[in-house]
Amino acid sequence: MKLTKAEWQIMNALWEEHPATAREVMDRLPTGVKWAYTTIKTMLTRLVEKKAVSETKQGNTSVYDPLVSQRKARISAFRSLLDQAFDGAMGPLVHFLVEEKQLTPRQQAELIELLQDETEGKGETK
Amino acid sequence: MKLTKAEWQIMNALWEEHPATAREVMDRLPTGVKWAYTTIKTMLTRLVEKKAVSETKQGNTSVYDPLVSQRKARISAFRSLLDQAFDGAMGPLVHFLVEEKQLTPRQQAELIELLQDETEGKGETK
DNA sequence: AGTATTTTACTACATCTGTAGAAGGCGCCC
DNA sequence: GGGCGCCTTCTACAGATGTAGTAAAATACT
Repeated sequence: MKLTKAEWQIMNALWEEHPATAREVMDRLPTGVKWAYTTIKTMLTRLVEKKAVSETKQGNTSVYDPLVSQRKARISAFRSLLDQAFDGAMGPLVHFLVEEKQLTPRQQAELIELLQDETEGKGETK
Repeated sequence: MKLTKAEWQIMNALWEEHPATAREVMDRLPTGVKWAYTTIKTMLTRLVEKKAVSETKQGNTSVYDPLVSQRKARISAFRSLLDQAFDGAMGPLVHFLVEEKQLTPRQQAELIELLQDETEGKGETK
């Protein structure tokens, strides 16, 4: 389930709260994204065709729901990046993350904390 | 510098060893990718237009060199993924990595260690 | 009811992507 | 000096993407 950049915007708005109408989606787009109402409709229609969201009529108006979970979409996007840009392996990515400290010290600290929290309880290290 | 999937294939081959001719690139594509020679040429031409690679004539034949480093390309791709799919923040990504067990415990430990090393040296030149 | 507003279904259209075929030029072989 | 194989430049073309405009139908407002 490959989503394009624009589709991610829409999906992000949908995941945030759903079901939602086209107008609601529109209102929840990141400030800065200024699409015509019909553009949103077009996107939603295409997403429906792709089976990424469902459309249900509520009287005359359509309400949409994600059919693809954010989790699945993330996994898919992540895998693509890995395959395309990091030889399909975690190793190079981890290396990259650290080497290219794209992270502020603050982010690094946060990351460490998160990792430690997550690892905790995750059970016996082999 | 946004690269498409197909372009990544070409660039990966080029980064592997360069300068290289179109035919060399072709030979170094992942087994399974079976493009016509002219397809590769077209890609390379487009990459030249995009200023992602340079083209130099060697007699009648063109030899290509990356103008964009793999590092830069990776940073860009990584940032895009982050922005699109992870709210632009490392937090959600790390959470995802751990949750989805995309990281082996070993890699988690590694990441923590590397991050700690980085953080320690941050104020002082180590 | 008559008007204003919203929503929908269609259509449009320029770019970008993936994939390549055609035709012409150059060096080498016999 | 005609062919063979390789390289080049041009052109093509369908499908995906980004971004909307129009017109007509449904709903709401006064």
